[in-house]
Amino acid sequence: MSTDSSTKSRSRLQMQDIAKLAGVSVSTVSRALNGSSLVNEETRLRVTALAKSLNYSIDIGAQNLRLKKNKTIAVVIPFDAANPQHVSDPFFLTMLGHIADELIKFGYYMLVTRVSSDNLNLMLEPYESGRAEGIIVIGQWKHHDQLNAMATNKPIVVWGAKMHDQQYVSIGSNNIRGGFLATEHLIKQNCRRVAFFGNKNLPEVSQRYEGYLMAHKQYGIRPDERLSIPTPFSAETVSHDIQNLLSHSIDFDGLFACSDLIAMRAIGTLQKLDIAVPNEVAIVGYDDIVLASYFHPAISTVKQSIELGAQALVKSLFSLINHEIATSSQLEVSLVVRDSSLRANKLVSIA
Amino acid sequence: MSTDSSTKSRSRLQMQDIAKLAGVSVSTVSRALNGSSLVNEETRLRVTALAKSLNYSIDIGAQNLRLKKNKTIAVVIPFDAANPQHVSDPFFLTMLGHIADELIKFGYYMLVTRVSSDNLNLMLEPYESGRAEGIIVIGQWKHHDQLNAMATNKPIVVWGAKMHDQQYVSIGSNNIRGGFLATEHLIKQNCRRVAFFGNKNLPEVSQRYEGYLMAHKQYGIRPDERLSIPTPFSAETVSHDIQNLLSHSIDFDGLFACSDLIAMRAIGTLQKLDIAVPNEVAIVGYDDIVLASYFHPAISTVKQSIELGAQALVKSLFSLINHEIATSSQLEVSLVVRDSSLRANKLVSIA
DNA sequence: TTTTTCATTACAAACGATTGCATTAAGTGT
DNA sequence: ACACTTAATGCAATCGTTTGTAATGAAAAA
Repeated sequence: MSTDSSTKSRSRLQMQDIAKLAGVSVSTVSRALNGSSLVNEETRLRVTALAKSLNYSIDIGAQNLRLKKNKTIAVVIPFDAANPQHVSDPFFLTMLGHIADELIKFGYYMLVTRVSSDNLNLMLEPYESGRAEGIIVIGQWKHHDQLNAMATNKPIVVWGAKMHDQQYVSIGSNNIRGGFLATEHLIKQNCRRVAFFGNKNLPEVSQRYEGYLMAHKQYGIRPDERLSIPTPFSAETVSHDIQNLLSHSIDFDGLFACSDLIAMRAIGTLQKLDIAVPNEVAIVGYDDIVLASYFHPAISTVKQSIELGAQALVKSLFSLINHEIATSSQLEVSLVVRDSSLRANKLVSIA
Repeated sequence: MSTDSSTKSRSRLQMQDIAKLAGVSVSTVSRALNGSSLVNEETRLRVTALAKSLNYSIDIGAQNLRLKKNKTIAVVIPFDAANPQHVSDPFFLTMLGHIADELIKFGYYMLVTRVSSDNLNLMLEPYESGRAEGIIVIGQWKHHDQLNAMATNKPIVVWGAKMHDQQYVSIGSNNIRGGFLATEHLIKQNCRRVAFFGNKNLPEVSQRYEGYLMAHKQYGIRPDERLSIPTPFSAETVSHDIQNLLSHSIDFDGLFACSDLIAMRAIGTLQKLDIAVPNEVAIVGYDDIVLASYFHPAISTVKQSIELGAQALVKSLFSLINHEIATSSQLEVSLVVRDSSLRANKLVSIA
């Protein structure tokens, strides 16, 4: 019944309301809140105090629209359309956590999406629609070509292997060296038949295999191709894979697993079969996830610093966003030797 | 030099451009793109085709402003200010993944933040600023009172224990029953001195302890309070805690760990000390994270379905957003018996 | 006293979409 | 031929900010 037009109840407080109450215009409120020098100190104080007391909070959407910014980065985790399982890989999840930490450090928000690999360009949506300023892709999987096609000229960085014909910026670890270190270590532990568990269709794994071959070459050992098994990172097939090797009498005394998950499963399977780890089979994993050291025996593994990886991803992405050049990079890896590979009858020197 | 005003290069294509090219007004473009019946079929087709061919993508920010929606949910993970470590708990991380999956199913985006526990009300920011429609808090920790103060009348749901004086909506598992099941199982495995590893300051842990006591009572066993150790979920202190018990000759033949992480560490520590698991000490964990079954011995644990938890969180939150009533709920738990608690000299019946 | 200067403030036009309402032109009935 | 629907489109206001520019008034300079 009131003639006052202010009766219409709006959901949230806005500048207009603050302005009315403070007896100034919205522009003054805006300037006061942003600490502009154009507004009198005394009014500024009055307005900010009022805003605070009313628990006013600016509408980010409107602000973003006006400012053409949005302070958010989208992180996308592609999943396999054929086999749409949940993200459970501890490595990726940990990476996600570190990226979140890093972005927050810069006052950015992290938006998480998952896209099916058969519709990968959906991953651009948050960027195209202006919801995010840039995109981090965790895991290039087999999508190198699609990424190449999409990422040109867009603020996208991907975690994965560096490929030769790459158009996009990637951050990854030095997979070749990782594969080399792990294999060399096993050879030095007197292993002569080192099994390789990892799906070589994935660029990262393929590079680790390259390192595996290099180590063999360097120590004059001829690798048996039948020892290379396409086990997925997620490791479901490990038990089957091992039993398969055994039933075909393809024996092995070392095992280089391309993820700690694979290593864990392998240790479990071998122990169940009463095969001693490390003495009968020495094992090295990859990633150095937190749980690797909890395991019994503690898992020797190739450590890639997830934290540094996250930092590098974020840093490169910000460069791209600011139209600076950003180059792909490979983080150094190191071998963490624990119990799963330390054998009694170790070979001191072979070379 | 052109007199045409369209020369000014805008960053992105917008409706105006489509409109100009299609020779219609922006309103028509808008309606065409939204499939309004107010626009002629033929024009609609022409406009949508044009938009598609130009790879036009609507500006979500502007749309959200106008529509007062934003289709995003913020997930916040509080961290302890005193000890600001990275989120590494596999349980939380997995929960995060499942929540993402669930939100995506509804066409929502997930925004991830972390807030310091000493400034917990910062977690409201994404909601207050209109960036998110609602908030999911993973882990109530010791913040029950603060949550009570903040969450009233706001679309917030938290993962955690249900408390008696609770003003907010929470989803959690039935911790009392979980604690009971684990302890009962150990007692039935002939354990008489069951250690409890978990920080009872946390509501969830305190409830599990309640179940622990109930089981003791039911089977007429008097628990030794010295066996209750305030080990954090993250388990760093486990090794020290166990050695501490041993050095004080407080012996134990069972161990109920409030997280699988604790259980893993405990198994590792005991094995290093040549104490047999499960025969000398039987162990039950909590959570049933993926790696629990990978461990050797495989870990017996109280399973709380992370997936169902995520679904319940999302469902309740949507109810709140739609101003429907949402009630707190407790998910049922079940005991998953694996090797870490199955003893040779098991007691068949005690009651 | 009159003009300049300067510090504050308010006005109004963006930002890029949506939507109620007015407008137009064609079709219908008489 | 006329008034009357009706289908299709355009106009303009709106969402909640920011910011260039105009307006105001008091102090300083003339």
